Order: sequence, then C-alpha cells, then structure tokens
Amino acid sequence: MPPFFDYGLPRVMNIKQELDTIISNAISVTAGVKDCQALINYAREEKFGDYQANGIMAVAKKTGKNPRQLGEEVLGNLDLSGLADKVELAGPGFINIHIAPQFLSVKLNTLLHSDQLIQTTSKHLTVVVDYSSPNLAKEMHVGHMRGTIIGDALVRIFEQLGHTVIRQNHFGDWGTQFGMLITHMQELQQARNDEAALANELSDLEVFYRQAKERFDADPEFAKASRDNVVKLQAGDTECKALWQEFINISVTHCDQLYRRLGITLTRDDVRPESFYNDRLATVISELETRDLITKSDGASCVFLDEFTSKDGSPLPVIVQKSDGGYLYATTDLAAIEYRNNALHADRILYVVDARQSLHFQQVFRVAELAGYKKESCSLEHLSYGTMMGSDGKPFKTRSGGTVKLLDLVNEGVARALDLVSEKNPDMDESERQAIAEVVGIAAIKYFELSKNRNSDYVFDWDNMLSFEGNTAPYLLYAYARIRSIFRKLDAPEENKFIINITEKEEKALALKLLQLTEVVEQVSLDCFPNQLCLYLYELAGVYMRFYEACPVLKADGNARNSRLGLCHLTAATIQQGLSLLGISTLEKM
RNA sequence: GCACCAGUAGCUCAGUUGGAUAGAGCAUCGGCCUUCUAAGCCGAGGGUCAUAGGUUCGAGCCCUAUCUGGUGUGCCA
Repeated sequence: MPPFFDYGLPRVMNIKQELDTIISNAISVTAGVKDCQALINYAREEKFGDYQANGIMAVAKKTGKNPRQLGEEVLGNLDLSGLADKVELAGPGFINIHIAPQFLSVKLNTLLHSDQLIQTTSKHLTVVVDYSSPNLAKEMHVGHMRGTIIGDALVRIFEQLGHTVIRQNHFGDWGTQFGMLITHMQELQQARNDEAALANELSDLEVFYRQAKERFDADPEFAKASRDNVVKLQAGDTECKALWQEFINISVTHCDQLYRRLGITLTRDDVRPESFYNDRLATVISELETRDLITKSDGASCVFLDEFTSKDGSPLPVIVQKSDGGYLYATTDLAAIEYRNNALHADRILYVVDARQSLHFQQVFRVAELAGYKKESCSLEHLSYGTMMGSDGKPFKTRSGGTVKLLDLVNEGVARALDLVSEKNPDMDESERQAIAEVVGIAAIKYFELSKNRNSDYVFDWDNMLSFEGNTAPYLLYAYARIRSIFRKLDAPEENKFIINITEKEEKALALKLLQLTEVVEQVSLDCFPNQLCLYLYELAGVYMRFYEACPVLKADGNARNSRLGLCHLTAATIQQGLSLLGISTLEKM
C-alpha cells in the first residue's frame, strides 16, 4: 500500500476531479447517503463517452435500490451543462459522460496561455531520494542503470510539482571490499614500489577489483588482512585513508562522466557515501543499547525482531556490529535515517534500490522506528525494482560470464541509433547524424527502463533494449520532430497567437489527452511508477499521430489552421515536458 | 523451512480505486506516400489472464490453497 499524502487541492482542478466532485455530490444527495464516491474513470470505448462514473452500483447495493433506477434519479439531480454535452445511463448503472468540445477548447486555451503545463502542489514536502548508489571500486555496469534512471526521473517529477528534493547518492565506499582493495594495493606497493605502474593499475578499476577479489577468495590470510584494514579504515588510520581516497577520486570521476552523458542530475554535491556516517556509527550502537534493543550473539551486536525468522525458525538478527568491531551496512543505513530525519527534515525518504534488498530495508525501517530515528510523519519507502534477466530467463550475464559495462551499453545504443539515422537520412551530414544518434540512443535506453513496471523482473536483450518501435523513446521523439517540422514551415509571427476550437473527433481525443498531464504526474509522485508517465506519453503521441493523419494543419484554412497549430504547439510542449521529467531530451529533427 | 516479487497472445510487455466485449509493440498477412517527416497510419489473424476454489451486482486485479520461475534468509553491500 502506498502511503497517503495530502497534497491539497490543485489550484485548477482537472476534469476527473471536477466530475468526481459534482457527481459524487449528486449521488449523495439523491441516495441520502454521505460521502458517496462517483468513481470516475476514463471510458474505455468511444461509445461509452469520454469519462464514466462507476459508483452507482455500489451505492445502490448499499441502499438496497435498483441501480438503474438510482442512476435515473441521479441524472435528474445532475447538472453538467457547459461541461458535458451528453450524459447517459448505460449497462447495469454506469453514467457515461461525453465532454463538450467547447469546454475542452476553453480549458486548452487557458493552458495555452499559462506559463506552465503542470500545476504545482499546494502542499510542499521534503523528499529525500536515495538512488544510483554505485560501488566506488567498480565501474558502473548495467545493474546500476535501472535505479539511477528511475530515481532521476522521480526527483525531476517531485521538483516539478514543487517539492523540495534532496538527492542522496549513497556510494558504497566503506565495506569489506575496500579493505580488500587496500590490501591488494599495499601488496603491490611492497612488491614493486613503482608509483607510475600503480597509477596505471588503478586506471582500470574493474581489473584491479577482480584481482583483489581473486586474492580475497583464494587466500585466507589476505582475507583476514582485508578485514583488519576495514576496521583500521573505520578507525581513521592515515595510510588506509589515503589509499581509500584515491579509489574514491577515480570512481567519482568515472561516475560523473557517465551521469553527464546520460543526463542524470546527480552531482558531486549529492554524494553522501557510507563513510559520511562513519563517526555516527558508534553513537547508533550506544543509542540502540540505551533502548535495550541490542543482544550479543556469537560476539556480534544484534537487534532481534520477532517478525523475521531464519532458516531454522529461530529469530533473525539484524547485525549492527560484527564480532571484530566492524560496522555493517545496516548500521550505516540507520545512521542515514537519523540524519535524514533530524538534519534534512525529510517527510518522505525513498530508496530506489534493487528488490533483492527488500528484507534488509524492512529490517532497517523497523529498527529505525524502535530506535526513534524516524519521525511519526516521515515515510520510509523502499521503491524496489526487479532483477535483470538474460534472454534465457536466468539472471543476466554476458556470453563470457561477466557484467556489461554501462559505458559499453551506451556506446552500443548510440551506434545502433546512428545506423538507423543514417538509413533514414542518407543525405544528412555526419556531425548532425551523430548528434541525433547520441540523443536517440540514450533516450531509447533510458525509456526502456522507465517504461516497464519497476516491480517486474525484466529481460535484457539488445534488440528489445534498442528497438525503435512501439512504446519507445524514438516513437515519441519522432512525434515531436514531426510537429516541430510543421512550425519550421511557418514564417508569419502572427501564428503565435492561437485560439483552439475543437471540432473533429481526432481533435477532441487529442484535447482530452492533453488535459491529463498533471493528474498523471501527480499519480506518479504518489506511487512512484514512472511507467505510468511513459504510457501516458505513448498514448498522447498515438492520439497525435492519428490527428496528424486525419487533420491537415497547414492546408486547413483560417481558424481551423490556427486552432490546429495551437493543438500541435501544446502537444509538442507536453511531449517535451513529459520527456524532460523522464530525463530525456527532444530533437527538432530526426 | 520461512518471507518477498512475479506468472496475461508465438516473443517482449501494459492493464489506474474491482467496472461493460482483455490492450500495445514485435513477428505473420493485407492496405495507405504527386498532399504538414512512412522511425508513421489503417485493417486481419492470434487469449482457459498458471491451476482450483471463494468473496462480489461485477474479478486479470481482492481472499485461500496448489503449481512454476526469480530473489532473499547471522558477521558482504
């Protein structure tokens, strides 16, 4: 269940809300029952109108009335003049509403002359979004992609609605693996004592990491030294810290380059690594002890929660301090929750993290509550997302068994886009094709991640990922470019003043869709499923394409031409705004 | 063992608060460029919504059980 947030009423109500208010009231008055719900939804078929109210049946059931009869009575008490040009009762008791074209025209003209397409909310929240969180020692790979892209879309959406967003890039820079890297580095230093060679080793962190991992797995002494180094690092040992800082600098630089290329809004200032919480960890333990939550078990400090059991049925601990004194990621996350509540004053803390960590977050959230680190009003939400699978349905690996580097994936996407651009526009010059391919390739990759329900596991497949048809970014970019092409053909500045007047059914369908942006974006801000925004944009583009086929714009005359230009303008603006919220750029030509 | 997520067309996926005859794209077949960009539009075929019960005026959606897949489950993050 997504938590409920009172965002307050938007300054301008959308059509759905307007209908809901009016019809709910009519039902309540008619049935003599308080707080009836009209249950307004989009009609699924043209013959059912544009919106439908589904609430009659439930109220009829409750009051023991015949639903058809109640429906007739409600219609008698319902005044939708100006808003609808036809309201009828259908089926077992649906109210079908046909919105008046004139009403849509007025709404669109208002929108056309307002400075923003999306209404900001009246209730502003402070939202902390923890996302991306790569591992400092490793190059970013496809596994980091989904969370980074979804998280970035969410922060853009919250900001657009007027919330205060605090990005937190919770870099993994403080665990056992760092001990491992430091130990490996120390060994190399002793063996070679050659600064240049070492710098070279570090230029490919991926290789360096793999070597360290091999040593760690193969040699118990190396493993022990690594664990000792973690404790030393956490205790502030100078040598360890200096080496560790080197890893950090290289990794942050690498991530930053990818963020810039992908249009991710994270900056160095948003990096709040695990190490940031280091000097708070001891306090966390002592505060848990004060609250009598800690139990020592096999030398480790644990919090036992009744609701979780381990394999043998015994209570499952949350280990907050290892028997060797080292702290764990649960400890860091607890410190982070305390910080985000008390220093950042978060109303919502969102973790865009792989579904595999859901147990971890359930445990940490519960302990945070018991420890008093979470304000009552603060909502902790793990926005989990599914695992990437191979085309064989098994967890994803490359043919050689490794992970796909994010940089390689991006390059491949852009290369494929370039082939397609070149095929479609053989006469375009090289640099322009390159520029278009960069946008299209990256947009395709980002949109692929965003357009799927984040809960599902998904199949990684180059062809699917880089497909340029259907519900994909290129389809939307193409719709946008088509519109922009129309405007390039205009020369007269008087075309800037549009007055929309809806007459054709394709125009009406487009109008209805255009007026739904704010409600979709608000919905996404509540339950954090950006695929709903993707779906909306895809449908909008589809509705536009049909309008484009059926209603000539430039060839129409007088008022119709001007009105259709207005519709085109709003459609382009809406697509651009929507894609921008997803972190995707548009193109004037493609 | 327990917990979480999932199972919808040949493939990849949507499906809103339970609402009317189940929705796209790909693939297959057939139409539409002398007319604003054919990366497009229109049409056809393709479904036991894993299975069995239940709740409901109404279930892909809620409940129970079962099957299948994925993930997690004490000193990694």
